[in-house]
Amino acid sequence: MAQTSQGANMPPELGDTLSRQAILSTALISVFRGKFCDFVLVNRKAITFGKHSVIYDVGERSRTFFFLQRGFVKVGTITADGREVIYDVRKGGDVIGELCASEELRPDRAVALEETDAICVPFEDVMQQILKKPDLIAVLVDVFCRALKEAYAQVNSLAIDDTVHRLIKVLIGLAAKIGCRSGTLVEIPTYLTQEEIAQMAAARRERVCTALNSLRRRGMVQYSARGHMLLDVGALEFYSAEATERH
Amino acid sequence: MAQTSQGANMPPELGDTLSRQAILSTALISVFRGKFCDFVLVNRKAITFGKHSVIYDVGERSRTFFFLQRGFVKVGTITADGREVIYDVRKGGDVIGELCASEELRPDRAVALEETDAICVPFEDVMQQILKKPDLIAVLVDVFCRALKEAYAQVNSLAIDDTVHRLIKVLIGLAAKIGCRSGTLVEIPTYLTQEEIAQMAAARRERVCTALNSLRRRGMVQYSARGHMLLDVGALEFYSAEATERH
DNA sequence: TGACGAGTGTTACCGAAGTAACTGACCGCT
DNA sequence: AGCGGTCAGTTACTTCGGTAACACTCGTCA
Repeated sequence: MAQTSQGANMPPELGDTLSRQAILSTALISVFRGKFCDFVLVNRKAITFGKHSVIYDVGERSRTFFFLQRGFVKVGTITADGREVIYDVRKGGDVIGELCASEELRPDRAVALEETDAICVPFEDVMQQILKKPDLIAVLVDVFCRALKEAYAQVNSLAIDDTVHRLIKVLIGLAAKIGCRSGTLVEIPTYLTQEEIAQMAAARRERVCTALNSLRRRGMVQYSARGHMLLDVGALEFYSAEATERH
Repeated sequence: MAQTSQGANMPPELGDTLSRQAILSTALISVFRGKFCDFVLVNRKAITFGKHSVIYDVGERSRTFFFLQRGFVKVGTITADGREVIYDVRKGGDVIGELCASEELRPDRAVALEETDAICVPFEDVMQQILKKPDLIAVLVDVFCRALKEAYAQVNSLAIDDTVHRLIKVLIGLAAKIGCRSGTLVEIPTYLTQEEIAQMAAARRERVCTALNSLRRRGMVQYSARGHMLLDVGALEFYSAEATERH
């Protein structure tokens, strides 16, 4: 049992928790969009970044935020030995580049996963707008606070989960952040290579490949006609929680 | 060579990088202390927390920041399966509890490593003070931004380093954050069990024990009369960088 | 004083995951 | 049609690190 692709046979609280998170996050984004669009973003022109183009890179000095209008972006870094690590995936309505607030050199980089429109705003301008409209502070603090909470969740996962569970958390996170409903399933509306998924789960591509296929056999992961992933989030959450209880 | 406890035989840029970071961090803390002390903290009384007492815990609803006046605190969490993970160690002059800014339930917890004085300020009060004195925004943003940057550094380390290198990064981080100079070495002015160090490095205590002793044999780690660790930060940084270049 | 608890130090064993080295599918190009 | 590039899928080998089970050193407190 619990191997079907229906989300119906999992503890209801779990599904609730995640959907609430997703709804909150969406709510935040619209507040953000409304508020920042009206004040910071008026009269600024969006730049279009082609698929795979680097929006900003490790070591750059430009202190600018990018307000994504459309598209999907991976945020991560390249380590000293040339390996790529992905922290997060963001979409239209989110901000990227916020780490420039206290660094002179960017420690991170962002790459467009699809064609993406972004409005580029110098950090000083963001701060000035906030001084004029101080209720924007809450929004900015919230952006940082959420990112921090999620980064700590990643640390937890890396510290205690095995590859399969890390992968499942990555998939659940993708569903919550950029997924869109497609019947009873959630579709990830951009194509991610196994290599990229492996960089999010901090594992070898080969392991991710094997794990992904094992989840496919259980019906928790499928591929749409366009080659996008379709996730049974309920089943994934159930699997994730269930196996945490083994000891 | 490079096995001695002198920091003199390592590339100078490395030492510079870290010292600059540490100085910046100290500078920030004093700004922070100055500014927040004057406005947010006037007329509030510090609470004293005894060694090992829990300042706040996972799941609590109180939305309060704690401004540490004196002492040392570990910030981390307890995972679903009861294991402890430590994100950070902070000291007098730092804030803790900042994650309550966008969560109704605390995802983290803080425990005093030594007797610690902290001023407890409701999040709303913090925000109100900031509305009155908007140049405090920069300080708050900086607090979050640094925490976020460090959390991502931990993700990197977990994703690419082996146990020994993670341990070394933990030690270097401790030296920068709470260390005080003791001759050519840096002393960690509180006692940390191997178990706690293991929770910071996301490794088993046994591994940390072995690794620590191997570093001791090379003179990079010693113990003071009071049982506190003494670190040769230069040598640790050299070791860390050197072995990253192996391929 | 001796018994207990907390913490350190060490080792043999085993499993999870990284490494390397493939094959094969599916493009787009010329 | 043939070629090269990118990505998915699989497997044998090896290594790193978790597990378990110890011995040893303190300090304290009954």
